[in-house]
Amino acid sequence: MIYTQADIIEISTQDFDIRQILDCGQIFRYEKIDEGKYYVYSLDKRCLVEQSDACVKIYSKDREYFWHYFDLDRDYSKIKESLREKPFMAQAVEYGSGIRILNQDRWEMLISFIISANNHIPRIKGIIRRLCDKLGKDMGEYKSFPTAQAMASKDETFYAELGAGYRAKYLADTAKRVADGFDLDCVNEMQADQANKYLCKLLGVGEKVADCILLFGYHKIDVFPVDTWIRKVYRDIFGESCDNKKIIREKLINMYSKELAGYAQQYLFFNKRDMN
DNA sequence: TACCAGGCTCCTT
DNA sequence: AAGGAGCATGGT
Repeated sequence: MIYTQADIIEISTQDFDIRQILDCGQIFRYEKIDEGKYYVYSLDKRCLVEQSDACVKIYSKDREYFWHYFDLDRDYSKIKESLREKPFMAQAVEYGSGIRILNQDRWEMLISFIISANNHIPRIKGIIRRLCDKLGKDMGEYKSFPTAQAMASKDETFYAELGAGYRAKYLADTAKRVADGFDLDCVNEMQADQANKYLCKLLGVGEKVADCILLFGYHKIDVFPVDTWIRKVYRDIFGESCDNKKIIREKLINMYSKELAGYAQQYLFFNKRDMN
């Protein structure tokens, strides 16, 4: 691929660390080429990210798309400044100072996080890779993420053979629902709690998966996905574990404010999981 | 080898 | 409304 100057986004490494961004569990479709060098895939698009000590270069034929994708209009210094003052955040923000919350495709997030349920990240990546290989559109050097129509054309058996386990049924059912007109755009206009309930109408989507879709696919930042890692964080903060997901979620949103909850969650999640 | 993973559905109380 | 069993698979 030949890139002209107009295809390149060049920014400083202040508030941007591609390793942290890709490794904080919000995206499953990327490929490490070399140290600081990655292909990043979104829907049917791809970019090449090259990060050195001083600067980051993002090469793509869809420059505007990836500008928004990497959330480059947002000032993360300001977010980190506000969060640093809150309990247990100083170290987490320092550790993941290059994290950004990506603006990803809703459909891709929906399917990806159905697959994520009770699953390891390396295995999630494998299932999604095979899904794209088999059903994605051929883009020349890579395959796109499959459309809802493509996924709706396959049944549960197909997804079981991909290795999706008991999520196979959820994938087949949800793909059919979306291909059949279940609206993913109207979520934009909803408040987070209403949006969460709406997405939970889909088979395979529970409260946690819905929160992830809202955070990574709609950039709704007043949510707080609670998974096993956040449960460990909760124990660190409060000195005892809590088996009630709703209470954990509510207490942590209150602690970090509705304006910053989603960001706080990412710093805490990355810190806990990456250090493990 | 066991344990565990960015949990959910479904069935009982 | 709330709690718990069962669940497919493979990474570590």
